[in-house]
Amino acid sequence: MLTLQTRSCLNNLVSGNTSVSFDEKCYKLLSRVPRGKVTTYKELARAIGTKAYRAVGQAMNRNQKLISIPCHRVVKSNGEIGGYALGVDRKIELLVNEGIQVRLYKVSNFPQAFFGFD
DNA sequence: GCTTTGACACTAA
DNA sequence: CTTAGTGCCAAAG
Repeated sequence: MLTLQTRSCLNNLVSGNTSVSFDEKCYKLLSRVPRGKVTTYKELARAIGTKAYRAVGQAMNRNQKLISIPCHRVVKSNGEIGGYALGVDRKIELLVNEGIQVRLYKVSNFPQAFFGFD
């Protein structure tokens, strides 16, 4: 059985391209976001060098099943919570659990909690 | 290959 | 503050 993760690796091998898939770039960056901090779909896209904000979200959705990446630390650029494969309520629970302030489906201390890739 | 699908972003009203 | 419309672009179908 092939996971989505191994699939993209195999694709790279077969096609001979050493480039990392879009998804992997997302996970790689996201792994740098520490507990108690959040980043955004936009920021991830920017760091990768694209404007595919929406594709970033889809990348999260595809792999959270298989990869232990803090997908819950990715929120919207305006501080709203955004989505989560296991339900937004669960996402909020995880965020609050690491000290992030959430009120009415928004990160209230967003500027302070924001983690950028620079 | 072309079309659809989104865990988004941004502007205008 | 909300709603509607438009733009984005990688992956999946």
